Amino acid sequence: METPYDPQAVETAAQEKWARERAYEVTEDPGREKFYCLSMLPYPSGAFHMGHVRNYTIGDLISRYQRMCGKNVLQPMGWDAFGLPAENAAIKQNVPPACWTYANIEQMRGQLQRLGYAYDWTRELATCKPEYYRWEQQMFVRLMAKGLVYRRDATVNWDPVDQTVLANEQVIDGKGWRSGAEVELREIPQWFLKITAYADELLDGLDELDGWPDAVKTMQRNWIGRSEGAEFDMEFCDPEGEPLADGGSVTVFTTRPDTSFGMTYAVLAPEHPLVAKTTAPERRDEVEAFVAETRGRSEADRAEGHADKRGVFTGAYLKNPFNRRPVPVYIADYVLMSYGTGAIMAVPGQDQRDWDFATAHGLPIVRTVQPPEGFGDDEPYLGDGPAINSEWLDGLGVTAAKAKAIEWLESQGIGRRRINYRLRDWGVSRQRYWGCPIPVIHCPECGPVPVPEADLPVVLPEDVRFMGVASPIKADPEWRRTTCPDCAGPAERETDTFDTFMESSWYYARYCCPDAGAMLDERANYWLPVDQYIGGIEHAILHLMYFRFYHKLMRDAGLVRSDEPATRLLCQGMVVAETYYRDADDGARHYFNPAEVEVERDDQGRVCGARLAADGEPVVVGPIEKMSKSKNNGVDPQSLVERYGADTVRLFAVFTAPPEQALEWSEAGVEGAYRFLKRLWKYVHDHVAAGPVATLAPTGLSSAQRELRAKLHETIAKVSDAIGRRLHFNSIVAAVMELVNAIARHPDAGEQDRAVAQETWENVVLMLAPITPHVCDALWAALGRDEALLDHPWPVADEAAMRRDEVEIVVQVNGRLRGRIRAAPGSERETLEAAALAEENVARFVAGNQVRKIIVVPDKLVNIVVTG
RNA sequence: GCCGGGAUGGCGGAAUUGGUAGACGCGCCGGACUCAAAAUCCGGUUCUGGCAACAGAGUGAGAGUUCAAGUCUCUCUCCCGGCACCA
Repeated sequence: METPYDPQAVETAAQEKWARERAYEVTEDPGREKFYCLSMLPYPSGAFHMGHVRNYTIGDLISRYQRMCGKNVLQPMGWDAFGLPAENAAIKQNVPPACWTYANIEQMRGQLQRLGYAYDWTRELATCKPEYYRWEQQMFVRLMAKGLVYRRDATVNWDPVDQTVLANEQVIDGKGWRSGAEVELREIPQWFLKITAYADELLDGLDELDGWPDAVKTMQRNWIGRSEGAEFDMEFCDPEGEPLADGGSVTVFTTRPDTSFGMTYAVLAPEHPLVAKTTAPERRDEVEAFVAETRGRSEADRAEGHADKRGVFTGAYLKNPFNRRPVPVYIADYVLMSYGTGAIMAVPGQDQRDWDFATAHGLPIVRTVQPPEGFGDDEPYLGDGPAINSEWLDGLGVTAAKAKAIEWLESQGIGRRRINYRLRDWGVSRQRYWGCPIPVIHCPECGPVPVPEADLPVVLPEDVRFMGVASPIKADPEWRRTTCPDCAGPAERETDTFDTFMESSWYYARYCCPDAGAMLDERANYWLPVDQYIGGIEHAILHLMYFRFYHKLMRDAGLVRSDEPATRLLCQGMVVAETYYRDADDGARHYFNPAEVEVERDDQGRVCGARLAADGEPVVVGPIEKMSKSKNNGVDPQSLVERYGADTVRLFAVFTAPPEQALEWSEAGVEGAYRFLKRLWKYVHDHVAAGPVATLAPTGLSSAQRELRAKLHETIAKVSDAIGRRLHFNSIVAAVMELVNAIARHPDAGEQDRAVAQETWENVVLMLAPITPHVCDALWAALGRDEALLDHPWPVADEAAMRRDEVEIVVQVNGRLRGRIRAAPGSERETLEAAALAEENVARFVAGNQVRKIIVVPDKLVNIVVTG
């Protein structure tokens, strides 16, 4: 009587063994090829969810596979521990953010360990610990010294009732999340990292990242938004074009210098510093009113109704240097101070926005590129064509005209070639408490001064009480008070903290040397770059851009030698589930968890309704959506692990969908995975129970035995490719299931039958080991193998075993499948043609027709082309 | 609007280089076991016609290239994601 599959017992035993053997602790070994496999570190929210399971199972299976391939594999785990939710929880539950965070870490670590991930826990880090963030502070003061950090005013959300700055997530429909007060925009000084200094390198580096998804690279390219053009100066003048006594000039940026002769007006951003100076006295009231109104609106808000091009005339004029004519100067909110020079020349004939504005404000339109025949008069022409109305540019195409215009600007000394980026510098100041303190001291005499390296870290006090919403360190004069490192006079600490993206920008490097007495040491160069990074697509832009940027900062600080932090990136899809709800009479919608609902099907198996298990009454079947609290369609992995075991949950997460696609939750799917493991367990134990196994004699096998061996080795080839190259993990499982189905139908009685079965079961276990490591560990031992499964070499397909006595060849007539024949592999073309024509059904379709041509694909297919 | 990715049975998906469409799983149908249910096992399951052999249709729509198209080309529809007044 065999033991039934008991996942809890199997998994406990395996995990205890791994812990005892310290099976996942690694050190640098220059003699071995390394593999650094990294999953994005979680925020310790306390809620371990299916998205985590999916992410970490993918990372774990890649790690385990690479280890079986003989690599020295590093797979670490840690906690992105700073952040706003801890503060929100602190305010609600009156517990310090640090306590809440550490308690969550404890809980989530236990849940991760229960899933059996092969992490080297000795390298675990939490980003909220001073021994971690002190290096980030050191890097910041060094960047200050290098001129890569600066301070300027930036807009924040201000809650006038709570008297505090709110994060974007705390603003709901323009109102403060707690006070409900209308949020105001305020300008306060904040710190910036000059990511724009690396814009070109960040852009060009994408071309080398062959292992990154195109979607991510495209998003980053668009985000960097490099555009080439020119900037040039224009003099203020009077309405006749005569110079002004104290005129001055303004610089504009354009990507179309070739169209400059078509400039019919110019526009300054409302915040442009020259607006006040150059506005004509009689226009002042109107201009000031417009500026004031614009100031109260965010950039997003301004973009909202961009169809109506709002703006006013300033009464000033600028002289177009190309044709020496004056053009009126407007201010309009479609021109942004934060891009280019905050001033543009407007060429409505060749630009949609300028066209819209000119049309709305009755300004003239001059075309400078000849549109093709039939092009309407009611829109700007953006395409290529010969220049017109442009004096010495006439007749040139766009590219040539651009080059000539820039050459001319340079020869006149009034303009130059210029590249602009949409990418903005990275604002790293947050007016929150639970973050890394920005290591700066504000001295009334010396201004902002970096904290000397010897005084680092600036430690964030963890034992705090929240009085209202404001940051406890902002509220505490004692913490702020200090002396100026330069003049020794009284001074105050910066009370802003870093954006939490700062911590997640370098954690991957710290894992390599978690105890280093510097930010990093030489061990980082052994492990880096990361060979496989796995995480959600939602990080495609921000995190993955900052992470690349920071790596370059560390490289330029001499800490790492590579140019990019990660060579391969896999973005896994969301975990989604069906939603179920009822609408109450008052319109409120109440969602029910999938676990509380019973789905009804018609006799075809189609879902036709659902009822709440508790009351038997129907509920509405809603759309399939990302698992979330608000839709109550989340499933707790912990309860699944308790019911089915970690291997089942891991198998489900890998099998149900390819990694980059959405994974649809299904209880039945989990049961299917569980059923498979139970069958596997039973098959292997039945095989073992049948007694000793003879040595395999590959040359003396029956054709059925050879057939099964061929299937096995084909599966090994397929699975190796799917796991190592294509990352199609769901196909691995399908292929192994197919093999298991084949061997289950195979007799397990004769000596060589049992030898083939033994070989097959051992390889099934090896191939599934990365995905379901616990059950495989037990089955490996049951099969009589006493060496460690973890380090057993990944199986290699045996070419000789794959050779079959006979192959099935498909016969088509005019491309339509009409029959099948069997032949020895490598059969001659003539043999196959004859056999194909002799096949009964094929002959029916060929009869009475003339054979024109016969296509033969060796060992696969014969296509007979006939006419008649 | 621009950029990127998709669309295959009742459902999730497979088909790697243009060569048997629907592997594998779920669901459903039928059967075995059972007093019964659950679990388990066996068989069937793209649609249409046919007892069957088999035939016809079929990978969002339409055209094209090819002996052969889910796969390549063009046009279109819809869906998902990102960006969105960036001069």
